[in-house]
Amino acid sequence: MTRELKALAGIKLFEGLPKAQLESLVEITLLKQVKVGETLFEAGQPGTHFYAVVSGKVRVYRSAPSGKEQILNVFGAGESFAEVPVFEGKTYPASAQALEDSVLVSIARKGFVDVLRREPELALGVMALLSGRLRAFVTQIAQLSLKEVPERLAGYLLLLRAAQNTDALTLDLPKGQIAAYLGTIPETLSRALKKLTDQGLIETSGNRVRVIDAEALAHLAEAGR
Amino acid sequence: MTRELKALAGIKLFEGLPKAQLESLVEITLLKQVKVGETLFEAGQPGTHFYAVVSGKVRVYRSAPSGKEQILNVFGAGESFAEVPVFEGKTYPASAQALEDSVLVSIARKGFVDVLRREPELALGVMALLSGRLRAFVTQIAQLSLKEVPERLAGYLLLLRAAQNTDALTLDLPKGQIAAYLGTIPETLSRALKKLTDQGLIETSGNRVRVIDAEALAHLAEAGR
DNA sequence: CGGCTGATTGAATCAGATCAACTGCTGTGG
DNA sequence: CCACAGCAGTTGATCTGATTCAATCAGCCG
Repeated sequence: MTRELKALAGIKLFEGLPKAQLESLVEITLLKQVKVGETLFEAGQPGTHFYAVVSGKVRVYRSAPSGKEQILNVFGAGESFAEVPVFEGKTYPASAQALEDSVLVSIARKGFVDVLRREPELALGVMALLSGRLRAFVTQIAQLSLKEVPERLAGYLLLLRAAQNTDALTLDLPKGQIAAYLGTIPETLSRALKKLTDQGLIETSGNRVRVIDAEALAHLAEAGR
Repeated sequence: MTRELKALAGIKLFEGLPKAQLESLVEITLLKQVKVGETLFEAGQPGTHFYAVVSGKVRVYRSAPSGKEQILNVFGAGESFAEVPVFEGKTYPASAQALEDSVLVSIARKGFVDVLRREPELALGVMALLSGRLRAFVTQIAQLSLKEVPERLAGYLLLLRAAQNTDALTLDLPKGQIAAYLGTIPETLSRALKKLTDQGLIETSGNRVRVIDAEALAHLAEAGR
């Protein structure tokens, strides 16, 4: 089994794909190693490939000329991203950068569409993936325009809690990156954490956060005021 | 030709679909009349159908308990929406309401997936549609978190200008709705319009806006500060 | 032991939301 | 036909959450 094949087999999107199809994907696949901080592509560049993470972590973001950045997604092992230009043949709508040393596969737009035509189940998987991402964006848009920072933070912590299935959370990103994801800056995030701590909803130390009052957090996260 | 078939034939997504498939869609299609202000579905409800606009106009939005609303999309004749739950079998991520008296078709989730399995080209069309919507959301998220209201407004006006292909724009929505789309409130939109007017970039009267300095508008819209 | 990066804290400023009053338009009913 | 209710939009005054700027601190690596 080639390294490429093994890498493709680990991608969630390709679960259950017949081996023959996986092998035809190998032909249009490239393994790629990147170091922390390395940029994969930038918003506006023509999008010829999409990517999947074999190991490591990648963030997808948009930046303003001022330097401020808004994180749209963070992808870890098994997840794919930058599918959008595959179906439109246009540019990447956002930029991508490695948050850790990572191994990625890049898959060429053109060949992938052919596989999709032959594999309706894969196509349905792609549609489900895109739909899930739309759902997440809807939530993110609503949070950005309807809620204040402590409320967004509460929502984020609850998400983490669900993912890690414990009240003793480990922040999966540096705080500056979490701030960028929440649409704010590190100073404001710091103050929001303090505020939640003062209210007795959480306790923090370093990149550890303990959820004390999940009930109240949920109430905050729901509240539009 | 039944009324349903005629309605389906007018939907962009179904362009080029073989007549046989269109007819199989008719079986799972319902024509629906709604009046201004009528709600089609609300965020959180189980999503069993998706919709397309035959005539009229529909807005998709999220609301905060405070009453403030963020518009995500406005759909007109030929456009379909609420596809997300089709592929996830979950709830609607947002609410939908008629902005005008409208005629819609609703198509059942289940049967539609079967047609997708048989029609790879339709499936590719759906993927392209979802991708386009993701791209738009990425832009919207970036605007909300990275730009101030006059900058977002400039971007919106340029979009209108491109769509209407003239400098003498007609606002397609009441100003209050435009405010909700831009993630703000009518008072702030009013002041933003005044600001652009004072700077000599536009002239306004009622729901008419004349673009005076498109160059400067574009520069503003790009600027993150 | 420096020196860097990430994080925190404080003070000043600002954009936008809120609250309230007012205008103008439209459509309805006396 | 006019009066008035009602809604959309505007304008002004105030308030507040967030950003900005600046200084300090903690941890980590060389």
